[in-house]
Amino acid sequence: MRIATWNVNSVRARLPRLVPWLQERRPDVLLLQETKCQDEQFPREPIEELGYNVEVFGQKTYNGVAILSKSRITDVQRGMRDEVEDKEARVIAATVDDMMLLSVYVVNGQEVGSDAYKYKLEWLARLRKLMWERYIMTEKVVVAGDFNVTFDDRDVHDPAEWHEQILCSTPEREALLRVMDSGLKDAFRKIHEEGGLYTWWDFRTRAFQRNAGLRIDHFLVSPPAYKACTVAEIDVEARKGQGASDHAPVVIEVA
DNA sequence: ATGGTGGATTTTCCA
Repeated sequence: MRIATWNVNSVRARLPRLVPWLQERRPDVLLLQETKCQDEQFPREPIEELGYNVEVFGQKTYNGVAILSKSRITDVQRGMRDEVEDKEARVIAATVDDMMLLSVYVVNGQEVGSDAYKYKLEWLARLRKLMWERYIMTEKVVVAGDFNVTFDDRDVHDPAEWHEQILCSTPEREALLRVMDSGLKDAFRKIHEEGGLYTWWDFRTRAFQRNAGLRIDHFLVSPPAYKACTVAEIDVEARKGQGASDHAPVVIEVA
């Protein structure tokens, strides 16, 4: 099964890039983040016409996640559904075939030490708890999306520039590793040991032209899915040209 | 230290 994740930075704005990408790449599943629209505004029809089932969890203006799948989507869960009130649409979970899937859009955090940063660390702790309480790691579990955290300096184009900055700070990296202590592993790193492979390039500094990127979009997968993972790639082509998102899609193949 | 670009909604917030 081919599974992709893509922070599209508005599904409505990205539709002219998303539809041809789906036609060309034909993943079995696509997990979307930053759809940036309410559920009734989601452009379901052009995606359903390509043969995809669509499950969405959105809100006005910000955030928003979705699952597209050629196979039937069951057991859809929207939000963390824990004891904390959550006004933001950042996680949708479902089952497709023998796989438990989550599309997550982790809090950005703005700046180390800010209120948003504290919220980010708390949000990651809640995601960790969710993985321990609701998932069985002897099953195939795939948690993918925009984690807004690099694992280590291989994921950073200029480690000195980004040292202890947002997306790269030690507390964020430790919180990401704690999300995985139920047994999840970084599927991309199974296939690619080398650094210099990025999934996000800042619009503001025209970072893509300089390949000044970070790897912050990840596939965290349970041991059976990790073992079955044979391919992992970043579709840098999709980041090129007019009307691209600031993130590239990441695709894995799980036997 | 600042601002650069892009999207949604609205002259500002978020990334």
